[in-house]
Amino acid sequence: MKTEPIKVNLAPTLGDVARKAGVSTATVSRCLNDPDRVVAATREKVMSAVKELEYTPNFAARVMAARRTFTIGAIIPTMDNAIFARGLQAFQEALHARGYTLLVASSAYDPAVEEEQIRSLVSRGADGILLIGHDRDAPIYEYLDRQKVPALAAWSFDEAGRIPSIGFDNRAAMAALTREVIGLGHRRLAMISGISQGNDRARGRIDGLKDAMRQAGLPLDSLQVIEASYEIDNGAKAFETLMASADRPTAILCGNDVLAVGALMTARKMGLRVPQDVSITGFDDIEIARIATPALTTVHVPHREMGRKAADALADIVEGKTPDTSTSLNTRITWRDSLGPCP
Amino acid sequence: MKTEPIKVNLAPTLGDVARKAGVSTATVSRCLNDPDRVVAATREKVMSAVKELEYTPNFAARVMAARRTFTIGAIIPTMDNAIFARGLQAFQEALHARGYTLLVASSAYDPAVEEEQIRSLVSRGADGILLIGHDRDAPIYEYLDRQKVPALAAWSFDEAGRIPSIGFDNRAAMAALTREVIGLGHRRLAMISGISQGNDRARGRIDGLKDAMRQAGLPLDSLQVIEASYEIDNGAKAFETLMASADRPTAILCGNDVLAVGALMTARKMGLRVPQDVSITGFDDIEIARIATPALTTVHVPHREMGRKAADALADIVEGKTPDTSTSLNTRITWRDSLGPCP
DNA sequence: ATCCATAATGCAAGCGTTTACATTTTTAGG
DNA sequence: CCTAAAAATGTAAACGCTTGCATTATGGAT
Repeated sequence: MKTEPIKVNLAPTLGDVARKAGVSTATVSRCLNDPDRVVAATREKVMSAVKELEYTPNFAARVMAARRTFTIGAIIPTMDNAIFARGLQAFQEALHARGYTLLVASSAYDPAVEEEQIRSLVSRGADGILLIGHDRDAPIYEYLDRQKVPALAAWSFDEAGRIPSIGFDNRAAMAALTREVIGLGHRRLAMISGISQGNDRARGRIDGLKDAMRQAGLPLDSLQVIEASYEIDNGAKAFETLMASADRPTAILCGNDVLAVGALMTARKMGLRVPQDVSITGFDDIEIARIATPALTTVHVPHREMGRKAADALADIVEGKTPDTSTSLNTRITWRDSLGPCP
Repeated sequence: MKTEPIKVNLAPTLGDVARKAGVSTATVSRCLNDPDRVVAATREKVMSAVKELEYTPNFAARVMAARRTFTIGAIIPTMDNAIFARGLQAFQEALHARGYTLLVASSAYDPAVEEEQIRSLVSRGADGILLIGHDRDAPIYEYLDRQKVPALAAWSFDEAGRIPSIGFDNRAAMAALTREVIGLGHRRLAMISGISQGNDRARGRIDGLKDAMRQAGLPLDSLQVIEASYEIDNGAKAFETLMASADRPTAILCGNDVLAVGALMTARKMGLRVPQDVSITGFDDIEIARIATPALTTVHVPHREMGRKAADALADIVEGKTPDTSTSLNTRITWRDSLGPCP
């Protein structure tokens, strides 16, 4: 007589459920994954066994057998910036609605870390990966290709990119804002940009500014662009530097709202009135833009919509539903109080 | 003669590496997981095979065999609130340093969703789970117990809780702030609180306010507490309501900074000077507190530190290193400009 | 040289699912 | 009722890795 080994204290398995319900493991599996394939009476027996044992399927085992994880990975620079937090929140909600789970990692704007995270996500069997922007070394894309893991770039739109993208045209958006600034009579512009190295979005915004200036016939050689990582205090410092220069700019365009708020706060501290003495603009239109005093004129980016659409697009790609096409979202200028006519 | 089945286009496996390096799969596995157990010459052969094939271990298979995932799950109400985003960022960094990956889910403050997420994380084999606060039904804790998945509660400190926690005493912190407010001569207080239902932190803050009032001999019956979910506009609306009441409060304590900022903005819109006409305080000390005008007097909570410590504590528990003990962090009042003497 | 302790490696049994394929049961047409 | 087709269920082979145990190689000590 064979004796069953005594199991103690271990999570119940498919086999346990099967035994309790008096069916085979295959039937239990089908009950869980494709209930229609099993007759109602059996299904009920099985389901009550599941309930009774409080059975939870073992995810790893399921992945191994089914070779699908229903997991999507996302690697963002940092959750600290509201734009990513917000977009990601929408991304995860939309993903959840489609039955996927989100695996998040952050790279701290470091390409090496990002690469490591990508490998980790692949090894965890992510069905697809969301990346921010297009700026990364070719071998990474080749790796993704070989591993057959589809990726989508967000927060940036580039039809010529290695992977499909969903986002907006940073360059055009900044150019549009700059044209407004110039239209208000400003001639001496300056920019406080994010670090452009390895960041196509930051670069696009700088280029957009230059495009508009060129188009308006303004000289670029005296244009000051200070690059600083996205922190309020860096925006503050950059603003001071700019204001200390020989011929002060009358309008300062910032690479994002965080930098702009830093500039705004310093302006007040220096006794400069915004926009009477200097105009300051932001980019992103996150909450702090309307909180700041004066409220920030900025470029509105539909973060939530982007997150949502990114989720659908990536899920579609994973499920083989769409040709990998890029989509571009519209931005618009949110007019508030920090931009005024040239003094 | 046996012919090997032809593999095409599939990710390389341990076996492939083993064959290429001319060793057994066991050796390859050891090379990867415990390099010291294999002699240098062999290790090099193996490693170069790994490199050449661009081998990435299959995570699911590893989990199945090793019965450890090195994954920690976290379920937060929302990433939209900076306090969670920030704490989580620190949490994930610290986790990464210890070799764990973070799996995030958000519950949108909905207990049912949270429960579902917990089950999902367990099924994915999370080695441990980070939860926010203590407020949830007993069966969930029992489930976690049975599944032997350790959990840690953050953002809230309660030694009597079902699971160990790391956080701060919301009640005491709010009481301390309230005492300061009362010390400035305010007698008619009001509170704009988060939704207290299912949220021990929000409740703690309300209780703290009451504690301090009672202690100062102020009557509680006329105290107005408006509950609203954590959004700027809700803070704004609640403020209006409060100001429309018969005897206006002179100080409004808010359940968090977001609500407070909403109040602040409305105050300005209504032509009320803060703090000359009304005082307003926040809680959390997130970035918007210093951005707002006037800058917000608020309770500073060490979010990053909490995230970091939570990671270490949870990893320790998972690795069986510590008795599951709760730890309490200190908060302090950050004095800025929105709180002044009673008019 | 020989022997033995020890280090290095190999063998093979799982881990808990899914899913072709085989088998049994049900259903419906005659 | 019988029979064939269809539906339901069962059987067992993967999936790719780790790890206890067995086997082989290494290097002193004698």
